[in-house]
Amino acid sequence: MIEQSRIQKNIERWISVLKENGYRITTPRKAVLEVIAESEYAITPVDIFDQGRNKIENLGLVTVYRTLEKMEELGLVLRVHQTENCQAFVAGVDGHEHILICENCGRIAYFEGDELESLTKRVAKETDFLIKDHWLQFFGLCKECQKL
Amino acid sequence: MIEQSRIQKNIERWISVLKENGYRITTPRKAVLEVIAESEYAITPVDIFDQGRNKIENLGLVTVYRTLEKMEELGLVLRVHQTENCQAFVAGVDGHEHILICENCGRIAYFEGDELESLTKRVAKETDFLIKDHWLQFFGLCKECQKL
DNA sequence: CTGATAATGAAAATCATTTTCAATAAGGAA
DNA sequence: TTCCTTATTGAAAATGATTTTCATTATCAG
Repeated sequence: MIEQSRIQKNIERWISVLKENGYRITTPRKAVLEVIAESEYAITPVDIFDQGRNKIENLGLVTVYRTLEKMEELGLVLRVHQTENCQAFVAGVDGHEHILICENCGRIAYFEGDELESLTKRVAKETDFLIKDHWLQFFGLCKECQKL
Repeated sequence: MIEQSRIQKNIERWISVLKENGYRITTPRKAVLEVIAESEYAITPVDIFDQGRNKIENLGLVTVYRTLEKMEELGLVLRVHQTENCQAFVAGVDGHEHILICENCGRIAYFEGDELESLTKRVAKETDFLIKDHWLQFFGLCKECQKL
């Protein structure tokens, strides 16, 4: 369970960032932010839509897509890539660049730091590429799912 | 440019693996294998379809999807994930677990090895996850595209 | 060569995402 | 507060990617 304080903190931060970037804070948009902040699992646009309708009875799926687009652009959410699907999102948490996904239940954990400096140099040298970014994700089983 | 010998080697290997797994080797399927083996860029199902039609005039897109599905399952191709699209594929090359993508032209390079053992242990400990797998992908500019 | 059946391609169905558009509401200015 | 500009909204239609269906064809084991 995510603590209430952390949910609130995320929502408030997201609202400031959206405002700073000239976006208006609307009721449907707030519903989308809440659903994402409250979820400890990676969540798809349709999931957000369904859960958002419990808050705003006539929320549109289009609004979910449009809000996600802006949030992704501002780094407020991260897209979670998996073999079968790449359309789930999680809250982006400051200072945590990478995520860890439970293959069974979809629960997400975050971690920061990596040890890829020397590998990056070696690969750049070997391939003549200029390496600008990397993408690292771990897969496994969360504490709960290990028991099954 | 990929050397002819390497293309042939890949195709032959793929055909054996497909046969070993009980799949039939058909003319349309061979066209798909060829297109993938000949491409040094990540290539989408529709690209494969278009280029395959130069070999087999009435190749079906469905066959491309079905062939890719089997190849992915057998590890003969890898799916390339990028921010905007996750539907491109590259030849899986033995012993090269990871890829490097040119953000400009889509050219692919391979590398092997990583240095993630201690990171994996640290993250497992911190999160209580049992880590079973990881994905690592580098992004950058290939030699050609650095000149632009 | 033959027969069982896997594989084929066209068309239709499905599912995710984007575009269009007229109506509404956010929030800065008065 | 009230007004006004304009970003945002949701429904519906359009688009794009992928999957299913199905009757026909072709592979390959025997």
